[in-house]
Amino acid sequence: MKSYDHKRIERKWQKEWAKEKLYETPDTAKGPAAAQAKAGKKDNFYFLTEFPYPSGNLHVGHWYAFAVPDILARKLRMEGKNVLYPIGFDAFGLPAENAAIKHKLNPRVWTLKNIAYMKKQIGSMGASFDWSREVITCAPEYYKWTQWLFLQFFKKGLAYQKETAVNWCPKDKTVLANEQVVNGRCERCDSEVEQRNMLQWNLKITDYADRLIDDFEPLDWPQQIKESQRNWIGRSEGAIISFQLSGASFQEKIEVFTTRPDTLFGVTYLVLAPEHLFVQKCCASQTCTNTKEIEEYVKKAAKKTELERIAEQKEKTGIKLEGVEAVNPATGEKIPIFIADYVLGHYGTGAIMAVPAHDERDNEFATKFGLPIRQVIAPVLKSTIGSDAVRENVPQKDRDAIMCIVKHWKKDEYLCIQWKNHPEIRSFVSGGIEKEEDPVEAGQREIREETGYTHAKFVRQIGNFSFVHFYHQIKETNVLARFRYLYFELQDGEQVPVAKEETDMHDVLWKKRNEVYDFLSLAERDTIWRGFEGIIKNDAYTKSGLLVNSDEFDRMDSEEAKKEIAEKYGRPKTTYKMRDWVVSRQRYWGVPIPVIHCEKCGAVPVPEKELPVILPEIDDYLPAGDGKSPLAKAREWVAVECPQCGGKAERETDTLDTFVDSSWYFLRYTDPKNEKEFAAKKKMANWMPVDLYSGGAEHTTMHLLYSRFWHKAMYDLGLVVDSEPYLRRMNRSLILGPDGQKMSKSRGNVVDPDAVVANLGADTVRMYLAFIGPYNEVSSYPWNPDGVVGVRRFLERVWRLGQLSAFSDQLSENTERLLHRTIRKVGEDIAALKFNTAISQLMIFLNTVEKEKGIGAKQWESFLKLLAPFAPHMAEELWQELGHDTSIHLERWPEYDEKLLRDEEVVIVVQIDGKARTQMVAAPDAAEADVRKLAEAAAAKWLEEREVARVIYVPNRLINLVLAK
RNA sequence: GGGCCAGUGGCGGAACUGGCAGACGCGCACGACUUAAGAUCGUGUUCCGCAAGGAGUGUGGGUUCGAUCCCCACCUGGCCCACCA
Repeated sequence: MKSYDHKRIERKWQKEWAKEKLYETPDTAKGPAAAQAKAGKKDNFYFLTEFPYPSGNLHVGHWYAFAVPDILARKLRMEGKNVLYPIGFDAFGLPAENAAIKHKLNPRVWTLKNIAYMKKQIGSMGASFDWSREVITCAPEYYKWTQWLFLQFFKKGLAYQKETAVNWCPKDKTVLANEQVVNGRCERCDSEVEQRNMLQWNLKITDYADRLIDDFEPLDWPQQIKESQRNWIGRSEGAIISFQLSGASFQEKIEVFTTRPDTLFGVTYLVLAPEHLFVQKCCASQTCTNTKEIEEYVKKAAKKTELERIAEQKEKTGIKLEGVEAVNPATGEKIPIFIADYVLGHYGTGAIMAVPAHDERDNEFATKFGLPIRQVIAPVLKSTIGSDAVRENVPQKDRDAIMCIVKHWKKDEYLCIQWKNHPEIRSFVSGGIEKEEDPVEAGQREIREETGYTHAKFVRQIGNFSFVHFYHQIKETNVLARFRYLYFELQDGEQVPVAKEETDMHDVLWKKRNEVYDFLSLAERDTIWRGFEGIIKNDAYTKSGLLVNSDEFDRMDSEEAKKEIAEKYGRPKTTYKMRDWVVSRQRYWGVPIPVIHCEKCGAVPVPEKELPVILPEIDDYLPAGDGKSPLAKAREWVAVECPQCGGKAERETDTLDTFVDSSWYFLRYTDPKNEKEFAAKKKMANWMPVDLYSGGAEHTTMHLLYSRFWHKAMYDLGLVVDSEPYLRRMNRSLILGPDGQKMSKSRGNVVDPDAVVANLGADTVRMYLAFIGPYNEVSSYPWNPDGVVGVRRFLERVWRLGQLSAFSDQLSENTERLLHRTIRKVGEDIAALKFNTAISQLMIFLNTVEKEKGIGAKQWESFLKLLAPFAPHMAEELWQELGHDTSIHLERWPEYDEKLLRDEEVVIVVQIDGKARTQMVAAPDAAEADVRKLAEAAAAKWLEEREVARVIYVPNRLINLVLAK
């Protein structure tokens, strides 16, 4: 008996497959399977996985990313699809440059060496990649087209230069990518990172914000990614409102963006971002009397490092612009203007109207600077008490009302009211305000009428307005009462007699302070009593409600008021959190931006025939420290003639963000060798859009968003025919170290796949990773060294079974049924990306075969075909040992027989009152009456002659006998 | 602070999306083979109980004949974003 020598087998077949060009994917036209089949061709399926960065060494994550989806690719092929499963390298980027600086290496040499090594490693997976379509982004044949595409965008106005804030490391004298800034510090030298404004190339992704949100709907993407992208784009509907100035020597309006125009009457000041143009104007014209302090604040804010901003987040700072005021357009009031760095210059208009009563940040600022806080939105509290709950089809009345907390003249006790016919209504003295009546007088009147006490001294108002919506028992109407909460202290116990109709209606009780809360009906507890006790701070109320203190808009719903006030005092406006995509990198190892700067003509595109602009060789990759890319040091390369006027000009020295390279690589796979175009339309049509895109969750709001934008821009330019590049996306999980932590060198928990493969074989590693948990889920699984051994054991048992000299001819009926069930389950589970349960089914099958001590030759072949996508080398070897001279991977996926899926008899669970008590055997799809009879017999022990009141029968599964009470 | 997701044995996970909770694998225990260890094979393995039986899917409540699954409240953990007006 031959032992399972994975090394020999895997090496042998990897060589053989490469020689046979087994995985080269021919171009055939994409079309419905039926039409393709007629033409004798296979239907196309584009299965894309994110291409790797050539870091130089394969980790377990790469295996997880490439070897596991390979299972699906192989199965789709066996089902008759023509599957494009390509790979390449995302070869530009920082690590190459860092290695170059650190070890004095050439980044190209470093990168190409890594690629060569990684190709070998990837080869050891036995993945069915079509290497003839390999794409490497740092190859001039590729980046020529990256440059060409960039120029198309430039000509369309989609790429433009703009002063943009960048991260600057003062010690390394270089611009840092966001990923290089860790907690506000430089990743390399740990100095605090500064914000600097520099001229940067941007792409107008914001023009596509709406389409990026709206076109998502029909796509089969995880809801979660859609949600994240929507969130990232951050569309918010609001209004622009203009504020006139008062006291300025120049005519100017300040425009603010707000999502809450309904709170306009509550605006008590304005806040500008420190970098707002108006601030500069004010200072320049000496309009403000405190110019010096303002300039100081602006300077300080600009110099603030990311670190300080994070640290200071809680404490608001700001300064008033003295000598100038704005006018609230709704109230006509003059209001002060502040600058503060809690307002961002780049969002909205860089200025806000502050509504401290209804915005937490404004509230905090106003509290600190002693600014007025005016309530304009009041919550509506619905009474939930039975007799008091709002009723339908009842007229409604609006009222103004007061509720009074009344303290005893000597003791710490409070006047409470309990209704006689509805004892669940337990409250304070309350009542309506008569026309023209003063609220305090109304309170004193109600106290006198309800309790007889005459000397109640008004102390203060508690909290804010709130509306209470309830059903009025006596008037038989719903009442929407606007409540004010007043606090009185009795001066003495003097009382007048109380009218009989009052004493008939409710009891008057004195309650000790600590009894009040428990006594009160629900609404009162929170609105007044907790406010009175100071438990609730006067926080901003940020939800919707009805307007108060807002003139003609009083009592209007805040949602409706948003529209009406925006219309009357401003104009609607939509803003986005997302900003344009800064693609400039002051880096060597990237695609040179193909632009020439001419003094006369400005930024001029490099003529098409001169593409690619080849990245020049230089000696020293350290940046010069002037904020320019190291490319600036290649003087001869920089100096060129202007393509337009022939005058003196200079090349752009920034390179492109690597996310640009990866925004279109999947198009190149369809036509990787084309020298005339980035890809021929006909070739793209064979494959695009991508049927399934597999990758990591970390790209949700980066690569996936960028490439969707890029594709849409190409679509608008007529370069591609689909407006979305990927039909379906799956995010894979994450593999952790054996300790359950993220694998990292510093933790020392890194699993080296090469070592495991050498020891246990590629088939084992592939299969273990597939078995570890569901693939298509945002989850993470620790690599368990014992678990891998378990899969190896399984494969060895398969191997041993394969070494049987003869397969039995006598088919076991049981095995045959199980085989067909296995065919179905494995097929369905692979399609659903549940490789783990597919493998468990293969194991169940093997367990049974071993117990039955035998398997038919045909059954064995079917089993090998099912195993082939998971363990391609072993399946191929065992297949060949059966005497086949063509690859198992060219075989058709087995089909199952519906008839054999049905059992001859089924086990039915018998429940009594929903509890499983016993089980019984019945014919499939047996009639309820028959099953019931059997069940009653089987469960006689539990029935104890009690009546069966109800029967719930789930065919082939369960019968539940519900007994009479 | 905001958004999204998850919580099931000692561990990874399974359960046709309302129908026997714990498939499959790991680990563990016992047994066989072995001078021994390992490998392999067999049996068992949610908890309490000798058993009959009972409890049990983060906690508390609800809907239902029946809830890991649906609804409400809470607790815990993870990921992303974060002064976005």
